[in-house]
Amino acid sequence: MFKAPRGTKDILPEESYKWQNIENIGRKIFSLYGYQEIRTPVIEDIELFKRSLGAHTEVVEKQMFVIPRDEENYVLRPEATASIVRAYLENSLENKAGFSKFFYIGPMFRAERPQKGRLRQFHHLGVEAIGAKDPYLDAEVINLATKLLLEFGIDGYEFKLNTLGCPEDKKKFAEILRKVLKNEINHFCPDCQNRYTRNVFRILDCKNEACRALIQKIKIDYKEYLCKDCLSYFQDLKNILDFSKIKYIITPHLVRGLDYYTGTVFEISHPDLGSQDALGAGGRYDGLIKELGGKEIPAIGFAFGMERLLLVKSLKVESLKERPNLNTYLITLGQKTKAKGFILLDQMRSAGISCEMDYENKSLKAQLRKANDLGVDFVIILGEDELKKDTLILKNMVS
RNA sequence: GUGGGUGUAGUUCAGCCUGGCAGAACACUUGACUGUGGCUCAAGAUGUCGCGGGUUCAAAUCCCGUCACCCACCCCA
Repeated sequence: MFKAPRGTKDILPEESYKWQNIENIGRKIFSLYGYQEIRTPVIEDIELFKRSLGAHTEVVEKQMFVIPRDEENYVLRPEATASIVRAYLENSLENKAGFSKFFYIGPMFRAERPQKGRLRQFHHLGVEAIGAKDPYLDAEVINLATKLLLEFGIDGYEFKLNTLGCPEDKKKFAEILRKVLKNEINHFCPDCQNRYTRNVFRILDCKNEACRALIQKIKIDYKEYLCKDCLSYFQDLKNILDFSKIKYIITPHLVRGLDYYTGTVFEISHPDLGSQDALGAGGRYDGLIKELGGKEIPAIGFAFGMERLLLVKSLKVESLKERPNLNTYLITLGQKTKAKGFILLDQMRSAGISCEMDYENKSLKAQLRKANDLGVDFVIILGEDELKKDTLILKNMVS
């Protein structure tokens, strides 16, 4: 027997109904906030992700699905932001549309070892706002993320907020971190010792208890690495969030694993998720458009993991039980009645009445049981007697 | 890439420790005055015990290998 490839899942009708509802809620809210849908290809040039995510990130080095073809290397997209920036530039949207707000829903691919909340094909639902840098825009994006959670019925999450500063600040921060950690690094776990040279920010994020304790001791003073503009920008954002009564937790140790993030970053985590506890995350990427060959254009975005939303117990989107039931089940008994029933079935449907009939030649009793399982309101019985008298029986299943 | 756990009916699982006829519940089929559902009762069908090898008179059970899934590390949404 064939099996779905490792880390992929079939979404069967019962669950599919839930997915549609999540997507519908998303579309409704995105539209309220003025975001328009963008659909980009699932395959992209491998270089796009090397340039945007960073050639030395885990995602690019180890998790890409590479498709060699026609002497070129395509990859299944591991995320959407790079594709959307590519589309923005390729279609000259900075000239045609200027500041643009996009939303997207679709599958992403990373060749990881599957576990709870982590698949090789997973689905993102997210937004990108390209062409403006204003703390109010950051606040809108954050507000949009929390609005979605509210609409999904998800509570009990944590909203973590931090700033990485502008690209120059990031560099400075990395230097400071290395300096502070230099004499201590031998006390950290082997992973962290690796991170020291590779991605020093991640040491702040280590789950190892010993490392955490050491990190707690390190006092990180924003003023040491953030420039004045970044500091006041972040302060403005916090003021706006406070004023709008949006709750957040300042998390100085929150760093992102992808190279393109700058400035405002955030992550939404939830205890229902297990080890992979990020429900969604995002932030500014003010240097990415230029990195991909455009002008210096600022941008911000975030994405939720659909599979992770579905892991939250408080999620209250309708499931199959609340689906609109089939209205009528048509029972026929014997081949002659079936012919007439088939015409009747079409007439019912043309009149907008959902209706089904039996194709398994079951007994009357079995057909009624089927009708009951389907939860129909009415059953039409068309048997030999009815056929002779040119009549039929309409049975109200509820009363 | 590294570690731990689990693979038995359509589904959820028991049985494994201590080897001896393959089990339960739910679901399914049929029947209970011939053509009337739900509730109840009765009867019935359903298996490569993940796969391969070994030990044994005898293996779902013990041993070795292998594959798959789940969880965790790493990394990320």
